[in-house]
Amino acid sequence: MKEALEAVIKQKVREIYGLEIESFTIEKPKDDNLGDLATNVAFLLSKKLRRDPKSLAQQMAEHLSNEEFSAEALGGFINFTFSDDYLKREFTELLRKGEAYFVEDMGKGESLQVEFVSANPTGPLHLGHGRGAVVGDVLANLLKTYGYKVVREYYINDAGYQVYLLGLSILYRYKKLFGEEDEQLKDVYEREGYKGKYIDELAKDVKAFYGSSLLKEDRDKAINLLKDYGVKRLLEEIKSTLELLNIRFDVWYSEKALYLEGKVQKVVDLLMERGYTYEKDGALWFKSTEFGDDKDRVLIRSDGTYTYFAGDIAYHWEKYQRGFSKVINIWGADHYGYLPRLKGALTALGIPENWLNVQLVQMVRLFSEGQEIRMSKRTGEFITLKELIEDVGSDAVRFVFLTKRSDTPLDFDIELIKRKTSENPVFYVQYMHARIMGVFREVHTRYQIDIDKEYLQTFVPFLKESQEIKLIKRVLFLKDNIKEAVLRLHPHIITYELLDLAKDFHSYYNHYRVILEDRNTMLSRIALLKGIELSVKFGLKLMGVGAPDRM
RNA sequence: GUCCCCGUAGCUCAGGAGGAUAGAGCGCGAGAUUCCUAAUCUCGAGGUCGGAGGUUCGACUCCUCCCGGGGACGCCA
Repeated sequence: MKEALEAVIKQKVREIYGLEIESFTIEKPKDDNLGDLATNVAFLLSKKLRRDPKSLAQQMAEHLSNEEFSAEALGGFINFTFSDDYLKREFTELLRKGEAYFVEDMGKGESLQVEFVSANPTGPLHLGHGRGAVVGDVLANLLKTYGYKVVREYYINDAGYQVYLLGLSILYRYKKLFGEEDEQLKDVYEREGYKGKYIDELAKDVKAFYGSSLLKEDRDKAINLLKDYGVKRLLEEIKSTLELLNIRFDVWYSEKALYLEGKVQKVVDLLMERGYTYEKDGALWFKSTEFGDDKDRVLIRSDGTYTYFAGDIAYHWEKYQRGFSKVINIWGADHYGYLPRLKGALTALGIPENWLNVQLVQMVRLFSEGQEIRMSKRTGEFITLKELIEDVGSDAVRFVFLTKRSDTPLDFDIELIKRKTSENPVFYVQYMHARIMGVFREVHTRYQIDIDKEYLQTFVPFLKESQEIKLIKRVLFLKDNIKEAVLRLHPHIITYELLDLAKDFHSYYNHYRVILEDRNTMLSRIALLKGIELSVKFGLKLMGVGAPDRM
């Protein structure tokens, strides 16, 4: 809706004032009564032309009205109101095209990667991972639907100290099962080891499989073996949890493989050749301060091993080689401080500044009956993502994770989300769909009318109540709003739109009956419901949330 | 200590490239069901947009300082 208007305004400015204007806004007026859209173009012109904005708005408004909308100047604003005929024509078009009405080829086949979750395979996923998973998945859905080629990728940190600690922790607990206290491992285990219940379970499985044979094994060998075993098992666990949310990845990329293929060494060499490294204290450093970081960062430790950072540079260099025109990383907000050094390294490698787009996802706090449930990684006491999904269901988890901007903290109240009332936003939206489907079923049993889009189109002109026109607008504007969600990478915009639509729908539903004696009115209302229904279904599909036929 | 983010109704938050009387949900108060799902709806009370300056025709939005909350500052990942 906005795009067409924008073009008309530009054209008129050109015709009347002989000026090119770019940066004016078109947005919803504060008050619905003022119109459907408004522009501030007159204010901007008044600066350029040194004329009073009011009279400019007045003058432009006279030239702007056409059969699709009327333009009216108020103060310096120009307000546009779409004609009912135009809205009904568009709505008919929506019924004709179905979901395709909302879709546009914004990406033109541009190739993108969304890398998300990428949690270390050293424990089960927790709530924060879940939020990143949902946000990443929906962004990928959105981009894919709007014409981008999208690869969903999970980077597996299966190399380095963290997974070494995993192997060590399993070994330590395994020995405990035989009543053996390994004094040499104890210290590290106490300080840095993983202590969740799942470690004990893994240790038990190891015992069942290997018996006591690992007790005599060389420590390093055993740790290595258990590390690989643990990583494999935990990745399975992670995959199955993501599966519960209906999230699947195209690529699972192994950090370890980067090392085995010599890619880390290669990229470090590259940085060295370009003069961005130096040696100090026996370690090799990257000059990240040259790129705005607070301090330089180690690539190769004094013991000769690579840092996580070195591997990550290699990974992103690899992504770049694969030809993605842009890469979107979904990160926990605690990684924020890591960004400057990575961006710095990519710049050093000659990768364009905006190639890497990082979306930060803030933490999730869990509540029950208004009481916060504290989570502690240290003691291993926390509610896992899997437990939460099993408790409240995938739809609820996904929806709630999308109710706020992802870069602000989110409170998740388990009890509230299980409640079947309007307090619960998931049900509020899903109930709209169920109600509409209920009407369709009823119409079918009473009159044997099939809800056929082609047939219904002809009844759109009979819609006349102001609430009906309002609903039509909501549905038509959904397209602009989803496009904005794509452009800004803000999936929560869709959530808010669906909630607003649900509010208007439930209100309408309570005031007007659909099934009536007057056939034309009835069929026009069914047409309206059909348009709403396919919009809701489309919105929920993008969110990965189900649209139930009955509740 | 340095850097970053946040501060909008009792609570949880939308909004923001400056624009017209600041929005929603929950909670609170009062009401609605002979009728397509009351898992709903209607009405009401509730705000110096953390504070003080500044820029501007115009500031919740931009700038500076202050106050309050959170986070990041490893040869961890």
